[in-house]
Amino acid sequence: MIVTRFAPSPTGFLHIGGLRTALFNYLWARRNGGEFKLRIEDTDLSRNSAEATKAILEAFEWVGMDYDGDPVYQSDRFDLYKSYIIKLLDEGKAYKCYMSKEELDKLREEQMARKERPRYDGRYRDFTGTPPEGVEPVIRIKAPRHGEIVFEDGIKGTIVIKADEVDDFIIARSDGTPTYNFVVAIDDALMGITDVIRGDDHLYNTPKQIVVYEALGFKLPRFYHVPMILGEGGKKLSKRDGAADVMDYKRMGYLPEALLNFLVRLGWSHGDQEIFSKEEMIELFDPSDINASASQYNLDKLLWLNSHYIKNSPNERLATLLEDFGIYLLSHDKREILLDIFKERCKTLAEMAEQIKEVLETPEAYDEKAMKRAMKGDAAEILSDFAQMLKDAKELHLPVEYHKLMEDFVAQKEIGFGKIGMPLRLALIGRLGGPDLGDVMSIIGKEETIARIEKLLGFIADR
RNA sequence: GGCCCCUUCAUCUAGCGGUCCAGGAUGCAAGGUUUUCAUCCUUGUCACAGGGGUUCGAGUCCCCUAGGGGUCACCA
Repeated sequence: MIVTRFAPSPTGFLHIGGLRTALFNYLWARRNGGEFKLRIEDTDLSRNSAEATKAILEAFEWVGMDYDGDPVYQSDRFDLYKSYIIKLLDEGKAYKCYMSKEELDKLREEQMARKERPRYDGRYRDFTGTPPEGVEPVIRIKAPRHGEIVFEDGIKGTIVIKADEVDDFIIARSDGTPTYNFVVAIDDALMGITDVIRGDDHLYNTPKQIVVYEALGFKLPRFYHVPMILGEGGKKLSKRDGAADVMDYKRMGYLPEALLNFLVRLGWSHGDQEIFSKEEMIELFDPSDINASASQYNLDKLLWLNSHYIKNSPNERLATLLEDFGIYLLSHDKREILLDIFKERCKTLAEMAEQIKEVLETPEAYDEKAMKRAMKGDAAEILSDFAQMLKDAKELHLPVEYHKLMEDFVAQKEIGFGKIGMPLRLALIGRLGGPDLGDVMSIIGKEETIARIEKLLGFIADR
């Protein structure tokens, strides 16, 4: 049985890189019919917030990643950690260190001045004398002093770290609270985690955690350290590169399946395949196929995937999602034609909402450049004649009927299509570009079409 | 700075010693479709970081250099 986990610390929103590691863990567990667990790493009482935890869970819900069981909160388990600290103390595998923070800082400074690697000098490791007055000790674990710590990483291969690179690190602060590397090892072991897939910024934590595993006699899991996601400039991912917060993607009009598809292909691939449904991801994902090198965030590709998923979404779903963007089409009589048109042309829901609004609402202003291009010569006159022709026409309903009318109009006037197309476009949506005019007129109807033409004509006359 | 990791088109990647004068996708460019824009279709553009080895043969293995990243807390 494969058991994986995602273990964020609740200090802010869920980061896009975090979502990718969570996804990898999720897929690997699901592929093997195993379990995917969530653990909230909130041992640093001063830095966590309940809102952050909420935000993380909300993001999980949005992308549709389900986890098994309730989230485990480390802050609920301090007694458990304490019992392990006592055990290690009793067995002589950990010890009290009475060095104050100030002394430690001083030692570090001196070492750096000598161009040495700053490290704890082990002065209390075998201390038997009387402890100094008034100092609350921290607890340190005895790390091996000689030899190497070796482990297999499923992505990077064999990792060898010399024992003297690993300090007797602190497992409990002077206030008694346990520290990260200690509790991670305990929780992973106790929660039965078999495969740890995490960011490679944790690579150096692994030997420390191995020290804990060994001191406590726990069995080691498999480790996979996945390279980070870099920003578009090849530097660390920042706000400039789109967004870091997963929920921002919802706000910007991305579909969760597009985001997941984008993320799964960052560092992982399956031959030439680009599009993966969640089922396919689950069927094909294997952490040992993850690349060893870092990859860059690429907005264009995300956009392309998003447009793909929008095109392939049923209209009803799009109508529902569009409500967050102020467009209410669920019971609109032109819903199907509107969505059929715009799902083909838009890359995000936000863009879709904006363009649908252009059709549904009478333009408030006209694009200046478009005005110059479209309204030169006798354009106003032509537009006016076209309005007249609309008025004289009998009932019009379908896009093709409107289209026929335009054809008759240009034939009768002996002008090119552009002569009426451009001004009409300007009148209807306030700019050049946009969908088929027959479609637009059919959606808004004859009366509104005439009204919009007259509005533009009036606007020109006033200038 | 020490230690560790990484290095194929602009970007995501395929490639697991010969089938690679390096394939796909995005982007970009041109053409086609369209009354316009977008979509869509077609074509094109662009890479094995550099230098040494090993081998009959190297993008693929080894070493060095360079560049990038990570890490060195009573943070997680």
